[in-house]
Formats: sequence, C-alpha cells, structure tokens
Amino acid sequence: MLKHNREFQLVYRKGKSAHSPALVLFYLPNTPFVTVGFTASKKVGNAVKRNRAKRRMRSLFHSLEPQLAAGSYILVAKATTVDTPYAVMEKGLRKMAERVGALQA
RNA sequence: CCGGUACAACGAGCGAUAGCUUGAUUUUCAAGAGGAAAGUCCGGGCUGCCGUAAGACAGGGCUCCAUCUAACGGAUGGCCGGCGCAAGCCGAGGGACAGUGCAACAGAGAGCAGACCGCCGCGCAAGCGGUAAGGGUGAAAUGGUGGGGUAAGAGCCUACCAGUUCCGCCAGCAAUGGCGGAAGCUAUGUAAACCCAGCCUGGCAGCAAGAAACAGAUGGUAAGCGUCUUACAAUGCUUUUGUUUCGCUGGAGGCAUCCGGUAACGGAUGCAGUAGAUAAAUUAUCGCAUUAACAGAACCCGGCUUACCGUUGUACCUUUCUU
RNA sequence: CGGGAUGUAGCGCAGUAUGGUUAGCGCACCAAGCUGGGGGCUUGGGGGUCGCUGGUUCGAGUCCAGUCAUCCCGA
Repeated sequence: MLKHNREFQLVYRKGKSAHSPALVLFYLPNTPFVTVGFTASKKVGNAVKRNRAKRRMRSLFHSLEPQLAAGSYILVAKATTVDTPYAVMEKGLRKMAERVGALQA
C-alpha cells in the first residue's frame, strides 16, 4: 500500500499513465511485489462520494490483481467514478492495464 | 372539511455471490456510521507546556427576572416590547442628569437651540426689539385639546389626556403589574460609537495532545508561551526520522416504569449492552423493485447553527357547516 | 485539528478606517465624429439584488449576528 506523498510523486513522474472516461491509472515497475494507492481529490465530491469512489476502485483492483505484474499502481478517481456502471469501469481498467504493459500473459 | 401552528418518530430491510475491521470458545460464529457523524460557533472532561504555589493587574467574555445544569453565550418558565383574527412566533432586552463623540442633505434654527415668512410694539422709512401659537424643512423642531392670560405669544396659569420621575399600599421569590398621591418634570436619538456599572474568568496549545519500546540520524547550550509582587525549589538534558504498543472507548451514557416539579430537570428501581479504524474497515455487484434526501465516526461528552427525501402520529387554532 | 483572507459592472480593482446626496476608476461594450475603408484618436452613453439572510439605526457597500462559496497557511 502506498502511503506517503513522495512515493506517489515518484510514480506520477516516472511511471506510465493511461486514461479512461471514469479512471486514470499510473504504473511503475519498481518493486518485486504489487503495491497500490488510491486517490480521490476534492473534485470528486464530498466525503461520501470520495469514500464510495475509493471503495469501488479497491474492488476493481482486487478482482484484477492476480493477472497483474509486480510494481506500483495508482488509481485516480474522477467525478464520474461514482456513477459509471461497474462493468464499464472493469473493461476500462483491463484496457488501461494492457496499454501500460502491466498485464501478465 | 379547507387552511394553519407547535412538538415528536422513522430515515432503511431481506436474499445471493465476493470481500474488509474487531472480538471470541478461530475449518466457524457474533458485532460493525449519523440525526445531523457536517459547520467548528460556544461550554466542559483529558493531556502537555508556561519552574511550582498564592495573589493582584492587564486582557477576554456576559447583560430583563427566576430556575435547571458539571459548565455554557445553552435550556425551561415568567415579565416587557413587536408581529399575527388565533394557535403561536420573534427580540444582544443594563445605563444617555459619569464624561466624550456623531446627527449627512434639507431647513431660519439640530443639542444648556433657533427669528426665514408670519404676528405684535416702536419708528416717516431703513431698521430695532418681543414672540415658538400658524406656514414651510426634516428621521427628529422641547407633549396634545379646551379655557384663561397677553401688545402679540408662551406650561406663563388651569382642567382633562399621554409620558417621565419620586412616594405609599396591594399581588409576586423577582423582573414587573395594579391602585392612589405628588412634582410643570416634558432638553432628543444613538452605547451592534468610545465608554460606565454589575457579574464571570490563570494563559496557550490541542489525541498529529501525550507516554513507552526498538532501530537509526543530527545538532544545540538556549528557546514563541501577557505583566508585576511574595514564598519555595532547581542545574540536566533536549531536537528529529521510521515502525509498533498504549492513549481508545463504560460515558456528567441509553431505554422502561414510578415519584417530585407548570417545565427544563432531579431522584429511585429495573433492564440491555464491545463501532474503534490508522491511508483509515463498516462494503462491491445483482435481485425483491416501479423508489430515496442530506450526508461518512477518527479522543470523548453537553449544546448551538446549517443541510434534508418520503411519510406518520399527537395536541391546538381560524372560517364555514352539522348535532 | 487549528489559524487567516477574500466576495462590489463581462474582467481587474477603489470605496468600509470616521455610516449620509445619484457607489466610482481602467480595460471591454454601444453610438456619433475625424478617414475612401480599417485601425487609431476624440466626444457621449449604457451596464450594479455591493455573495446570501436577518438585525441595530432616521439612514448600512460600511456596524453586528448567522450562513454560503473560493483561496491560503501551520501541525
């Protein structure tokens, strides 16, 4: 689990990124195991919306985790993360992971 | 019945699959966000710092009366004022003969007033003097009406009315109200302007407070902690990073019944009973289903304020109709 | 958790200290003139719930209380 600001900054600066309508994904293969951080800024909404966005992202990431390569991941929420249907977001995340080269064969 | 007023309650459930946190008797079972958890506007508890203790001042706060409360700037009941036909609602509601300031524009004059027009007297006239009844200005012009009085007028005098202050009696714990009498007292408003009076109050920081353990790193001899007085004590640690543990949830707590009280609230008895996370659990997806607002605990309580879907209940008021 | 600032015309700002006549300034906008036309210049003009809701006062952008939004700072 990523905690500190400098860890986030490292991934933002040096990692690869991919976008989808509901999410943004950052990936940096710098660790021998999978670590992840979730970000929901004030732009997403109030505390309820931010919490919901983080919970949905955590659920999405968990379902995809066995297929992922080692490294640091960051999922960033958008305002649409709260309302977008689950299946659409799942498809989007899989596509993004493929694009940054994190999906294991 | 229509419309309205006040108060209270619920604010989510069940099932399937996958998963999280805590606890236990650990292949399993149990528990797991709010009425506002919010805003952070007040009051406390708790912890540390100001060397310790006591006192004074400064500073800060409050303001009809009584009661409640651990305390409060909160609550309850009452008084007064305003709004409403009413049920009810709203009010920072002490003091303007302790002092200072301000009152634009208009207007003749605006703060121990003032003579523009008018009125009266003197004067040939110019003008001088008297006058606050009338006109006009203004948010505000020294109380209103009648009579007397006068050169013309004026609380100058008087009757009644309105207000203020004082005295007495009655009701009330009190604020205050009622009745009677006296004083021509009627020279304003503003203290959410400075201020005065009375009352209350150590200050500052906040659980990222603070304590301990382990592993490191880097310096420092002095600090940002209102002022003063008195007494006593004292020279040794301190700064900082990471992880873990404690602080961490049983509390001025909740519910029910009875008693006291108009009520807030207090007392007695009984009953039930682990939210405690740390990048932060309490959920994700689907279904019942056509359907939810405002919104997410982060040390804990008591209030205040604000946001809000859909309903339900109780009490009361107005108009009309019926008995 | 704590501290602070701002909100006034489409945009950027004054005015709030000490309440007072019709709330100003620059850019932008509109019209007219100068030019054959544009630009530029000159003259004139329009545009404001002073974030919102109450209160104090004769009178509030200004004082007071509450509230909303935005931004900044510290641990």
